[in-house]
Amino acid sequence: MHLADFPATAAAARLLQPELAARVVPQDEIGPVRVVAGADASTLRFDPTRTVHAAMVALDAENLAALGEAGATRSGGLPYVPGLLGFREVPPLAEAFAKLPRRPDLILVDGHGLAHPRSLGVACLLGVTLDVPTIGVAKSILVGTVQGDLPDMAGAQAPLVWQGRIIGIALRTRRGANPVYVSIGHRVSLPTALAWVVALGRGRRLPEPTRLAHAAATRVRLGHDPP
DNA sequence: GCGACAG
DNA sequence: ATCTTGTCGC
Repeated sequence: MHLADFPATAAAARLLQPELAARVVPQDEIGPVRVVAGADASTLRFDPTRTVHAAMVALDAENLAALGEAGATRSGGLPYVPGLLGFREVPPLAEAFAKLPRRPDLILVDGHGLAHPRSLGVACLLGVTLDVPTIGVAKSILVGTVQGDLPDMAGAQAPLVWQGRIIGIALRTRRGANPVYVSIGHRVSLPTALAWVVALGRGRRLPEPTRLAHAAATRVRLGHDPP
């Protein structure tokens, strides 16, 4: 799947999902992780031009030291449609990825991976497109329900189930805060994905890579089209 | 037909 | 996703 072949309409995107979902590798095919990145996008509330500002930040996986960041802006893509987020955000994200000074060994994406109705969340699509290991970290549920209880204490976790399958893990990263939902993106198993999200936490709700990427994406937007 | 619906 | 001040709580 090359960027130039990305669908221009929601209908075309839907048709492509099964074939792209089949390319997702839901197991550990990942080497040593020295550089980890966070990926996110920022958009305007109402925007007929459908402009998406994306950002990726690279960090040292050991000490979380900043290694660099990059941003990209694209207009005229798809509007936001639940289930098709990847087709909207991956083009600018891939562009930002290409500008990074360091190549990430793993990317944490803001949004779901396999916890998606057709197993192709934005984390999966980005991973398959770049052929880089990815993990999905979402702030709310797209499909499925949390099975069992999720105690109000940091570290608590419970499976996210859909159609009788465990598609992700609800993880309370911080006491008193809503959980985040972790799922496989590409070339990473669920246990490994969960371990990384826990390891990259900083006592705040979102893991550091994703948190920084969110701030970076906002800066890209404000810098591109100053209010 | 009605409700749900990542960002 | 974004618009926004104060306010409650550790």
